[in-house]
Amino acid sequence: MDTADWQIVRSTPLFGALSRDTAERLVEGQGARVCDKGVMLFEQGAPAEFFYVVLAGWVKVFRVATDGQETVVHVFRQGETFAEAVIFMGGRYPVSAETATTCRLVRISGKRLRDCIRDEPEVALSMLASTSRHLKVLVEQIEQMNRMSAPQRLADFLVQLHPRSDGPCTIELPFEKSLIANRLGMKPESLSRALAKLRPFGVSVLRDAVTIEELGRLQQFVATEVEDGVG
Amino acid sequence: MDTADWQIVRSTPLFGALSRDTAERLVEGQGARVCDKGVMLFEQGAPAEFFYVVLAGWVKVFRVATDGQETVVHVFRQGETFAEAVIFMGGRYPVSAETATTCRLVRISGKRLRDCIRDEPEVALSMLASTSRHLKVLVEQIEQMNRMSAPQRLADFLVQLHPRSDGPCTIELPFEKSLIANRLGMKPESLSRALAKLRPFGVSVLRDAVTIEELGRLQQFVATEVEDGVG
DNA sequence: CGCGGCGTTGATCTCTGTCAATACTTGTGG
DNA sequence: CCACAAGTATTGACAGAGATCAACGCCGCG
Repeated sequence: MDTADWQIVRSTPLFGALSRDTAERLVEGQGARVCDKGVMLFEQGAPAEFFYVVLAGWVKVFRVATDGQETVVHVFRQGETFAEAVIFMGGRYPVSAETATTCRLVRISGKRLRDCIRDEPEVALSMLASTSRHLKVLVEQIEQMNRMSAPQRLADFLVQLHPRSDGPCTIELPFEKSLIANRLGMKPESLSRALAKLRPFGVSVLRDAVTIEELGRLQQFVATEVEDGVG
Repeated sequence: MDTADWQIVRSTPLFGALSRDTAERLVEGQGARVCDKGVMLFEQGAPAEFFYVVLAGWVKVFRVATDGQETVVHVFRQGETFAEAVIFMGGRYPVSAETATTCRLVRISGKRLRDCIRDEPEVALSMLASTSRHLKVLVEQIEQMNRMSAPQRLADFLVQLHPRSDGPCTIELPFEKSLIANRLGMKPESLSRALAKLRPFGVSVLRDAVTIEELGRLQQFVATEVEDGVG
């Protein structure tokens, strides 16, 4: 784990608020691992032993129904931790996790986390902050699925991908469209059509490159009530 | 707060694992409050000062969009705590909470909770367990909304309401149908129709009383793949 | 060159939301 | 005790969004 990696770790809500010593103790001896795309990190129902920090790449976290149908709950990116809360639940992962792209990850054992908390209660506070954030994300996701149409959810997703808030930009889609579709609660066919519906709002697509003429216009579309049609 | 109340408090994941002393210290001096139906406990965006334990009744927790549209995230019941994780987030409630029925509640200040954690780190572990549980509930909710049809979600809701797992039963709907509808991510009209579609599966409704001929049959319907029609 | 995975497009169907009209409940005041 | 009003639930007709099924195009790879 080099300096850049370490900086990413320190940028997470979990590690950011900890003292340097404590943070170092948590990741001590855990080298960064590089995973190919499509590697299962853990499976729903398996004993929850580890949690993860994403240094690079994207990790999809999803639930599998009895009939095999997958529901993507979230796709984690650089600077995010995941599965850390699970360590304190029932001992089993309630979701599965798989790398959606080639990834650079740090894996930390739950035992070490628990030990750390016992020795330094401040760690628990960081954990709580981090977990609360995840809660909020999920709540927002539920709201989004209820209120917004497929094109709106897609537009929101695109806007979120880009740090800047207005002007034109070109975005490289970070992972497969079918995964984006699932993450947004729709089928791949609907994603295609949603992209088409965004064309009038200055969005054009070529392969994985999405060009947005004016981010502000897209944001406005996201905020649009259902009142007026999409065209 | 009488003995029965205290037992309910101790039945929550948050208080259950704590020592008697610590648990008592947390709720010390906080009498049970009785609220009418329709009382706002806190509003989205307000500074997060308190969290709650439900001793009796039901509390709806929801998000309000800029256009006023409400999305019910969860409806909490006896023996559940809510908003405890929020205390550690950004200082503001990300959701609103309102009593859905007449309620008996305990309100506990975040400051006291933080003090307790500082003095007794074990509290943090209970908090994490409790928060993780909430996370899991939300994840399951997202999955449910993606995978299941309106009638299936309703059937699942009914089954969850009843402790027993099979045989016949009659359930009193715990709160308004319009709230159930929102909680299940549908409109009241759809709820009516969903109830009608469950009739062939041995479900009949009179006022607020839902009679189920055979719980097992309903559960089976919930698990049913989309393959065969609803009839 | 042909194969396989992924994405797009088109036709169709189903479910749910919307709008509107009608019951049913409850509470109020005469 | 009844009449009326307000809130809540049901029902019907209709429209639109998204799912499904199927066909095709695109691209990378052996």
